[in-house]
Amino acid sequence: MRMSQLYSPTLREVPAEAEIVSHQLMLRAGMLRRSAAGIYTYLPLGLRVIRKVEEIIREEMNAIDGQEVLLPIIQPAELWHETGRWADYGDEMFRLVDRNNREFCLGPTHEEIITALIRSEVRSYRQLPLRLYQIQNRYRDEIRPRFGLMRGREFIMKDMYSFDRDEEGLDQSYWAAYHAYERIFKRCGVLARPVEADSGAIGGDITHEFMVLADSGEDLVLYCPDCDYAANVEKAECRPIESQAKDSALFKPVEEIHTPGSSTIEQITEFLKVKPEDCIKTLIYTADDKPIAALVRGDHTLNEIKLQKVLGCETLELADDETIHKLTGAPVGFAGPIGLDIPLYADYSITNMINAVVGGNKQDTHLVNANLGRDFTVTQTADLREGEPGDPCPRCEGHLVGARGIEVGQVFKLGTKYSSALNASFLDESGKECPIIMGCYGIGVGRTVAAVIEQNHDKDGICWPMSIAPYHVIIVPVSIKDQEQASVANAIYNKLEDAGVEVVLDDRNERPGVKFKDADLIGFPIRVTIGPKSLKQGKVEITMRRTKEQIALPVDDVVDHVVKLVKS
RNA sequence: CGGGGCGUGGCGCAGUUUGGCUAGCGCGCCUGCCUUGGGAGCAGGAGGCCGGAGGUUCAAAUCCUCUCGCCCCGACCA
Repeated sequence: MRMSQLYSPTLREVPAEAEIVSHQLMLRAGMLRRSAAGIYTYLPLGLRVIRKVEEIIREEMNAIDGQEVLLPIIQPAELWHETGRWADYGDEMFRLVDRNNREFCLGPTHEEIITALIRSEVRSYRQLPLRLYQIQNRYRDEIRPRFGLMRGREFIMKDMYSFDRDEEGLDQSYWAAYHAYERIFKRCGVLARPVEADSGAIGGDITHEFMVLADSGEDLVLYCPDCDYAANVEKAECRPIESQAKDSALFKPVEEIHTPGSSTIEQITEFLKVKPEDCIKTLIYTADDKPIAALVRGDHTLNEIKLQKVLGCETLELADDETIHKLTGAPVGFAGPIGLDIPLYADYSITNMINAVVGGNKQDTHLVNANLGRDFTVTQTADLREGEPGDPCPRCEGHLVGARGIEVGQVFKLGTKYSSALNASFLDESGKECPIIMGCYGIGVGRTVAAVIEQNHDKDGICWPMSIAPYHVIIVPVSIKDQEQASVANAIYNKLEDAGVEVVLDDRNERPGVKFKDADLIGFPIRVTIGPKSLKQGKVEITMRRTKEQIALPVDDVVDHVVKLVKS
């Protein structure tokens, strides 16, 4: 490809719309343009990278016996009604009607459609296991699209679905996908760490997310430097605290304190000159329409996912002001466990607290010296708080470290959630009808590209890994008007093309600085510079984008050397 | 959806508070000359109904009303 012909409009300045570096660089390098919020056009360079990532994914999916299919973007409402997700998905689903008023959606995911396909075709255990995957556009009307390809409303995703006859089969499928993912991200040149996660709305029990550690990541990951434990904060376990025999001699009498206007932990610690870890936060929730209270230490954050699991409820939300007032007799901010007549769920960390500060269930009132056992009891003690950096590792003696992560992939064991709802079953050897056991495995293709850039860039632009670079090499003649430079450049260009190297010749009549800047910005891993300085000695220069390492080689040796670099 | 902010040539911005504009600047773009090892220089030029619709006024980018779009902060997810 000749640079003069390549449609890759580079920008000198950073467009105002872009916040994070991957987004900025994709716009500046002429890979991407926005069409609407969260909806993008891929320009030639951007598309080439996307296609390369897809190809790596394809190879690894095929290697674990995945078979590629292409499921429809437009999906009929009926299927979604069968699983109940037509209602559950809410505003996040793009919905449309056809001329006959039939309802459809733009697929946000494809569990329904693939299970429907399978149920009519798979009847016997002989047809299992089966692993099908696709690489397809996905549509989610995100509340807040942002960060370019990181969180779009239209995005490309690879998803694989596995169908097995039993748990062992699912286990094999799951770990096959898990290990394939490790290979995929490694080949893409990005460090992705598998972490334990919550399965959220998709359902199922075991799940791992693949996180690319980057400051721009939207998730918080906790991991242990001493063992291989790593988890999303939403999942990270906190160790139970052994209940110690407390010396009741230390218990001081409960005392009521007037705390006007101090309704937050911050205000109370300020007002009473106590530490947050000496306070107990009492949070009133409505769980399946019934009120409950959750107690966590003042310096901790409640993890609603954990609470919901402990309660086993369908819905969980903070109670509204009116409900709180009715239950506690006080406005929001003064709830406490003493005398509160609803089920109380306490985090482990509450167990050994002595002489704690709690809300007084009365306006502008707190109680000090509250003690579990003496002054109040709880319905259940459990792991309810959000883990944080510095916590003891739940698996070893180490301590957790926090980092931000970009979720580029996730693997789920779905079990029979969809196969039961959609009646996808098979007959086993004994003729018994059994639901198919499913798993699903997603990779955000565009997000992976963005993550690669987040991890591979410098002040001048992108430093593509060879495996997914839009082109391997750019040839830059310092002056294309110089006959000798032009003919050497052309000769090398033709030979590299013949050798199967993906190469761009910068044939523009620009000053060298412009060409170097563009080459760095776009991020070609290898630059071949043809200029008068070296050419006098019959040499040209090869510069590695990432390391800036430069060598001069005789013109005749260049092609072989570059081919070697590309293949390595 | 709540909170904050922004819409002015392709990109980045000024001008809006205090109406007076024939709308300006840098980059990019076009022509020519010149230059060619890290975003050159000179000269000439093209390109904008100031997001849209109403209104106020002798006069609106500027004031008022209504809309649409976009960005950022929170709750969702690959």
